[in-house]
Amino acid sequence: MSDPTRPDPSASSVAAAPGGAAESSSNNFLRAIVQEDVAARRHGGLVATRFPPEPNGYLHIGHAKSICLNFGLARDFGGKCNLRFDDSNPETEDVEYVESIARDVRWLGFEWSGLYYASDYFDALYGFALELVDRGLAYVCELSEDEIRAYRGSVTEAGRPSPYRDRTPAENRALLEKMRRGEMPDGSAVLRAKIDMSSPNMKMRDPPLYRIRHAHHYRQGDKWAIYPLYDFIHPLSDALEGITHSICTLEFENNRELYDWVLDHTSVPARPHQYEFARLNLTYTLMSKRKLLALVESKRVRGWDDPRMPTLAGMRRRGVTAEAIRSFCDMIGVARANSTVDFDKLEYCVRDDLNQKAPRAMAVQKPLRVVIETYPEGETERFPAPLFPPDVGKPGSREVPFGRVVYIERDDFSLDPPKGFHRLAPGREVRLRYAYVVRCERVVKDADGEVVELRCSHDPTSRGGAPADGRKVKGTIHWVSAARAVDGELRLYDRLLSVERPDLAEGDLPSLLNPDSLVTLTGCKLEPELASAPAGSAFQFERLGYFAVDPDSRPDRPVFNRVVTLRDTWAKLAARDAEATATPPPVAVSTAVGASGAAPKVEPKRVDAATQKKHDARRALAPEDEALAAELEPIVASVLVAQADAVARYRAGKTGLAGFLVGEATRAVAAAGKTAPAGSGPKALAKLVDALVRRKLEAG
RNA sequence: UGGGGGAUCGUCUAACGGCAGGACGCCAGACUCUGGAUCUGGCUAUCAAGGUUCGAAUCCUUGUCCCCCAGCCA
Repeated sequence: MSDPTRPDPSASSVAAAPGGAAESSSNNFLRAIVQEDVAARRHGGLVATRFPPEPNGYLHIGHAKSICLNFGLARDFGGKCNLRFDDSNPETEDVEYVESIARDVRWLGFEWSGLYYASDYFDALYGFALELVDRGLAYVCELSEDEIRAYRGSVTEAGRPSPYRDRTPAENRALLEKMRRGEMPDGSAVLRAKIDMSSPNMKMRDPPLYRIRHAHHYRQGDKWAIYPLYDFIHPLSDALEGITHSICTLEFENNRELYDWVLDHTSVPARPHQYEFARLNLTYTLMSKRKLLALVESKRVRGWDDPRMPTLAGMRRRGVTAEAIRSFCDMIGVARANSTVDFDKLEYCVRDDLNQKAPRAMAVQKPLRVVIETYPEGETERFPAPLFPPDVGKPGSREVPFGRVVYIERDDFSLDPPKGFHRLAPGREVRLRYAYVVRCERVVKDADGEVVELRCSHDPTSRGGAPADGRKVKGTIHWVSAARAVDGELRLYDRLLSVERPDLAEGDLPSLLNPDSLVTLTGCKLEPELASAPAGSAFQFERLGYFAVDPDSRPDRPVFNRVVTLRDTWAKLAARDAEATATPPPVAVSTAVGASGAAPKVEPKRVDAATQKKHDARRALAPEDEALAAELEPIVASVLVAQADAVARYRAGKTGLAGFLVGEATRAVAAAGKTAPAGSGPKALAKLVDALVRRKLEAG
């Protein structure tokens, strides 16, 4: 990988990285806009987008939506997409973030056409500022921050002009240069656009363009004492790069007027346009960089890449694949309405991808020792186990060692099995996956009454899993040979937050955190081959979930992160039963009789009587139309014959089809060259066709 | 009380003025040596009220609710 912090002049167009970011993107309003612009050859038929993160934090799943959108659009329309660091705030930005962002974008599967830094435009930007000043469109204002706020007015009251508003261009130029030379202290002045202090759009009330900050910039060093602000930088950076579609989130809607103003009043080489879409919100997930930073700094998580974090780095470490994130972004769509996506949707995408990719293995998270007394002491054998189930259809298998003593999952044994429990219990049989059917003969307890060991017998005829007599064994559980097991650490993650909608929740951040978001299990028993799996590789631990090797892992002490559990229908049923027994329903549930099979009652749309009468009158055929009706009749009839299928469905109750059939008939009539009778409006014909179609449908 | 946006199944999201569809979720069932995967069927959706129209989620009017804007952050 080349240095991600340096522009790569050789890259000229957006390409999907190996591994392919080539999902078919569903349609959305932005895609429609781009499509139309390309069709109309609006920017010479070209498309150029950009992903413009500020390097003041790590990228998260919300950014992934924007990345997929911007890079996806460019890819699909043969255009370009730049990665641009919007780094104009020297106080919060850092090269660490630049590097992580570049890494994450690549990891997600996208390659930028060009890599740029807004800070590289500072000279050009300053030139545009001078241009504005010279044209009398910007002035240096020496009001204090508080005064500026007061002068700005409020959403309901107009602002007042700054006393410095009418300085001459020459005066302003001298002052701006003085600011630039660092001869004025922080906060003593700002450069402001001269627009309209009484604009109903607060953003247009002489917005600041530059502020003085004697601060060290991570890339520009101490070259600058003044730093441009977002509303000035962004349109100009877009124009400088020849961006055609500048896509941002909804909260910038009000900034669009200013975006356009800047471009309309400077001599820019191109004319980009801004479009806004709704940012991603996810249930149980924080998406604010500020709050994520707080978690990192307060050490409530182990870093930006903590596997519980919604950051791309965290998700990657956890074992979530780039493909899963891309398909998630594709699935959630892009729109202009604020929304919050169910976390389940993300989990679905993760499982869906890992199901195809993660080889199966067996691991026991909470071991219970099982001695198979009927199995000869000292004997061992190996059972072949496929790496993937038949439905995945991938080749490969491994040999799983077996012996007289194995570990099974504590949860797979019950002294007092609930109804529907298909696992081990005293006197019951269960299949050890790929091995033998065993029966629990005795339970060994310690002094406290805790179950510490099971003594079982096995059915030697069931070698490989199927008893010779053909009897059905409902339960199959995973296990690991005690003699060959490798001890490992499993880190079980759950949602970071305990509230579904943290944006709506009250209480400070710490109180919203899920105390069980990380459960670390040690002494877990793993299939021996798992110990040597490289960091990052993912497995499905059968019946438990998908796990990925953490970078902390070492061959003598393997560490796995649980990416996501398997869907667990049994757990769901058990939880439901537990709830039912805990709180029996106070009232009998209304009987289901009559609910089954009964056609849903459809309430007709309420229309007042007069309107209905008017409609009926229109629908009735007037005597003078009968002649024309006779002409149209065969055309309508043939349409209904051609649409026999739709007619049948209409008669079966799908009355919405009437409109469709009228539409078809109207087209057929027009195609036959029939026109409205002389003296009546063009609508008369449609009205007539409608009446004919409905008459025929009802006559049916 | 200014301005800019938005409202479609529980949740996301589609639908030239012409069959309100898909996905997740949930429910029921089938299958299964993973209570996984897969398959089948199902699920009280167009914010409200008027209007225009043969026909409205879509156009018009009025209203309701939600989001954004008063950083020298982005």
